[in-house]
Amino acid sequence: MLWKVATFNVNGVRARLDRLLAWISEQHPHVLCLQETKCQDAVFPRQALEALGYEVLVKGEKSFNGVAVLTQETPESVVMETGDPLLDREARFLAVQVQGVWVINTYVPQGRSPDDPAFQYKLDFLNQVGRWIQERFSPQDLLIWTGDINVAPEAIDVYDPKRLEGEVGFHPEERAKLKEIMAWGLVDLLRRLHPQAKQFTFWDYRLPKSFDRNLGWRLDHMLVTEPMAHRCAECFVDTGPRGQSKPSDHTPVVAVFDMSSLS
Amino acid sequence: MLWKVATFNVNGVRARLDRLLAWISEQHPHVLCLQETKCQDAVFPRQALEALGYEVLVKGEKSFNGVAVLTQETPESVVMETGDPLLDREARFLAVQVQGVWVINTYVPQGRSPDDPAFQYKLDFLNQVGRWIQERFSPQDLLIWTGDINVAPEAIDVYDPKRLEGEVGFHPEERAKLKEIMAWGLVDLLRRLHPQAKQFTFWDYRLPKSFDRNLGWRLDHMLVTEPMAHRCAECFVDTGPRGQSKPSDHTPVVAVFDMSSLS
DNA sequence: GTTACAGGGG
DNA sequence: CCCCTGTAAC
Repeated sequence: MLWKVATFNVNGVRARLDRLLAWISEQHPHVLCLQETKCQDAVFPRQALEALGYEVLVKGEKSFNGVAVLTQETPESVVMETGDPLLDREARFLAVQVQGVWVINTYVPQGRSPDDPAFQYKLDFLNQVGRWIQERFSPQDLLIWTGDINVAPEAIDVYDPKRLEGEVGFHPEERAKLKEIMAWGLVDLLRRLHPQAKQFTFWDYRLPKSFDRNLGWRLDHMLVTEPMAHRCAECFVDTGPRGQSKPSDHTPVVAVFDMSSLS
Repeated sequence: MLWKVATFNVNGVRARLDRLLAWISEQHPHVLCLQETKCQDAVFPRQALEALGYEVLVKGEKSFNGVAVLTQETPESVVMETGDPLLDREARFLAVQVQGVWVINTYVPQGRSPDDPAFQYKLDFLNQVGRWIQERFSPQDLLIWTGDINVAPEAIDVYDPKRLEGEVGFHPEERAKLKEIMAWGLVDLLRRLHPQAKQFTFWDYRLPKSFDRNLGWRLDHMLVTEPMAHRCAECFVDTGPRGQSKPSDHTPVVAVFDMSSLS
């Protein structure tokens, strides 16, 4: 059975609903993780997504952040609150177990600037996501940590590594922290499958023509345990949505797993 | 020569530009009077309209009101300021002489409520428009007073005259004032041509499904001298724009004149 | 640039 | 309901 999981930072789910629905109708992921829904649960466009055959799990707040997980199959488990005050402080973390696989959807704090308290919050948040995973799972479990991780792991993952070195999203402390967490047993799926590909997932609105000039960052990831990596049939960035009118500044990452294959 | 004049309260020319351009491309009026452009002259989308072959005359202010006149032919005369402080106080009055015809474009104050000072301002504004016309022209001149006049002249011009009697836009003082001004020699062109037609030009956003249920008002007019009325080939409300997505709350009124016919 | 919000206005 | 003006955040 081929099983498709995707992540998409929509930058406002209400403002982007028509393009989100169109994209879902193209790709029909079994599981779709959304970030930056930017609305309270009461005004989340739940119905429109349910009409496409999804169960809709939302964790929103007013104006900022907000994550959601859409699943074609009913999850076996749902984690709305981790119990960790840092992870639960804003609407940035939502985990489900579906079809036997744990899917952890995060919207990692952007960090503002390396000298801002928000940067330490980002490092702490990453650290606590790592701890949360490592305390509950083993690297042999079927697990995907996905979402807007807001860290470009390597020089190849930003449009100008020399110029951007040290900026939020490409700061050595973030990269080290991410690497440290992944050393436990998480594979950067896109990079594993496409070792040399410049595949960005984010292009800043504020940089003129950033998408046309491909001045992007790879900030959205599929970080998976080896058993999931072995089952992966493909992993790709779909740049389609970013090229359309009034796009999100991010574009989706999609992974397809063959869940009938041997581990 | 058939000569088409139109009026359209666009409710924000920048927010409505694509639909405005589409409508112009359908109707190609020789003269188009706009109201509620809601922007300063520096940010008025002049180029897009010039690209359609129009000379663009704007009188805007920040955020509110704002009138413009687009002409295919260069006007012989332009009146940007009347010299009357009441008429010039906000961006509500713009007059041009084009193809020998005087076209006076007004966005008459809405009036807020009959007990609000804005209501007296509305009555005074109407009065001064009348005075301005009568001091400069004779009923034998070629003249059109058009725009969002914000008065429904008769019971047939509102969706529920009993319920709306006395409300702004259908208050006896406004109707009397408009009638008094028109008695000088102005013809309500749409009513002259279609004596029984319920032809609304405005449907309130705030009233649920007002357009679908046709709960409208006729507030936008073509008030013309007899020589122009004699030359009129047709006059109609184009409800098309109001039915499209993200419409203005008003829809255009169009008049076609045969300027080669005898008076 | 683009979203969200609040407040004024119709 | 929809526009505009601001502000804040990314």
